[in-house]
Parts: sequence; structure tokens; C-alpha cells
Amino acid sequence: MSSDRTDPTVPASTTPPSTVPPSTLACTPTLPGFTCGLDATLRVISGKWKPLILYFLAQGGPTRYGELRRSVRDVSDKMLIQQLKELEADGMVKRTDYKEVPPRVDYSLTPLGVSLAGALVPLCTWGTENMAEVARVFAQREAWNGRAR
Amino acid sequence: MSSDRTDPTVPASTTPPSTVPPSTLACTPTLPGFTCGLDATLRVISGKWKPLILYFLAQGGPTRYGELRRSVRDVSDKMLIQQLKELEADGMVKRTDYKEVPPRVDYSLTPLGVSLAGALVPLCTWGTENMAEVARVFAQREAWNGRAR
DNA sequence: ACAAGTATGCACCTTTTGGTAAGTACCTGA
DNA sequence: TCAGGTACTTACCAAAAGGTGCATACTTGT
Repeated sequence: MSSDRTDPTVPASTTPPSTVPPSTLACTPTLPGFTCGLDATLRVISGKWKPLILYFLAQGGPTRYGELRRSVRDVSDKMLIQQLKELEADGMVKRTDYKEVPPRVDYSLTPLGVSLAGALVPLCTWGTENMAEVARVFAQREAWNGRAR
Repeated sequence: MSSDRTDPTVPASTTPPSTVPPSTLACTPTLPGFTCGLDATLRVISGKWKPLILYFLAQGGPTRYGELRRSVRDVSDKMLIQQLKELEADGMVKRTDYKEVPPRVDYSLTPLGVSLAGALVPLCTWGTENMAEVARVFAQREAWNGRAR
């Protein structure tokens, strides 16, 4: 029992009304292998293009492969397919193959995918609101990499 | 028949009832280098331990290095330090060095960090609610990796 | 004196991730 | 017939991310 110096209840010195209520973040670690809900979510959306894919599908509804490819700029076939397959395997995306002779396939969100996309919204908002900060910080970091290399 | 490559606004044939309202996800791509707000956010929280770190700091308030290390289980010194440094550089975390002689340092969230942790809450919730699904799916994926080599 | 704890730094190595470029099978239009 | 478009697949590589373990400088407890 190490006596912690500063510990409980966090002295609300400068606490703005916007401190995250601990109860909100505290997820019950129900299943083995997951630290918390956040952890579980991150496993699903981790992958360079996944959030963007969810984003486009949430906006555009069912989307053909080629169309998606043109939307998510700079993605290669390999990556797009791979991430789509994983999202599909994870039950976030539904693939529809029309079995037509010049291949025709489209992708859409499952209900689960829709709910996930919904959970992404605040991140989206946060990013939009703080983009200036983030950009500034990353510019510095890159300048640093450039010369300190 | 018709080779419809022209796809203006997606024929509302199968319009899913519960699509995320596009307006909610549609972020204005203000700054160069970012596709959207979501993109910006992900750059900040990407890193195996960052969300967890934010999570613990949001819950526990200022936390000493060693304490954090024991909380975020399985993290190595190198990784924890590295991610903390990045979060600090990104302005999400504040490092306080007490300059004491057996080193004493603690970490806490900046206001920006607090708001970011807040944006993480829905992901946390989503993960908690759908953890069973996620676990099931990942179990399958791993079984697959195991035998399909 | 010596182990242990404190908060890091650094070198080295493996794993994971992502990228490039090519190929497939089929069709359409010039 | 040949380029171009569809939706992928595969092999090979480079870069990034992450892990292990040792080193530091200083103190306290035994």
C-alpha cells in the first residue's frame, strides 16, 4: 500500500466542466483478451484505411469497388481489398457480388458497421475542431524528423 | 444489361434505414494533409498504447511513471516512454518533473487531452456493447491464421 | 557494499504493415 | 485486334512499429 501522493478524486483545481466523467470511460473488462471496450473497438478499426472506408460507406451507401477506390485516394488495390476483406470478416461491411460478367461488386455497411461509424463521429468532430492544433504539432514533428534524422 | 458506370447519387433502391446521417460524418477538409477530422484524430491516437494511456490518465488524474507502467500492463519502458513523449509533443499530456533526487515525474492530461479522451468515450461504449461480437470474430480470425498458416 | 527502485536512453532485432508491380479472366468499344 | 475497364490475386520488398535487454545516476534499505 504505497501511499500515493496525489491520488483520488483529482483536485478539481482547474477542472473545466469538461473533464471526462470517469464513469463514462470506465469500461467493464468483460471478455478475456480485451482490456476494455476501447481496446475492442480499436482492434476493429485499426488499419490505415479502415476508418476512411467506413467513412465513405457511411456517407455514400452501397459503393462499387472501383468507386471506393477512387474515393479513398492513394489506396492501392491490395490494401483496399485487404481492408475490405477484414471489415467484411469482422461483420462491419457487406459485400455484394452481382455475378455479372464484367465483374460487379459493391460494398455497404452492416447495421453493426453503421453503429461503429456512428461511434466514430465524435472523433471526427474532435479532429475537425482541433485540426489546426494537430496540423501545427505534426508540422513540427516532421521538421524535427527531417533535420534530427 | 446497361453498363451503368454513371452513378450520380446512388439509386435509393435499397436505402438502408439507419445510415449515419451524412451531415454528421461529413467533415470539412480544411487543412492540407488531412482527409478529414477523423484522419487528424487518428494520427494523434495511433500507437499501440496511446488510447490506453489516455484512458488511464483520464481516469486516474496525474499519474507517476511507474504507476502508469504498472497500470498499462505488458507495456515496456521503451514503448511507454515513447508514446508518452509523443502524446506530450502533441499537447495531449503534460509531463511534470519534480527534479527530485530519486527521479519523480508524473503525467496528466492537458485540456486538449481531456477533450480527446472525451471523444474516445463512444468508441469505448461501442466496444463494450459489441465486445461479444468482436471477440467471436477475432477468435475465428485467429483460428484461421493458426491452421491456414 | 549491494540489491532494488526511480525515470529514462540506446542498440539491436523481429514482426507487422504497407507499397509496387505484375498477372488473371472476362467484356466492350474503336 | 488491341487498349481499357472490371474486381481482384500474388510475389516480393521496404519501412515502420514494437520488443528485449543493458546502461545510467542517484538514493534508500539491509
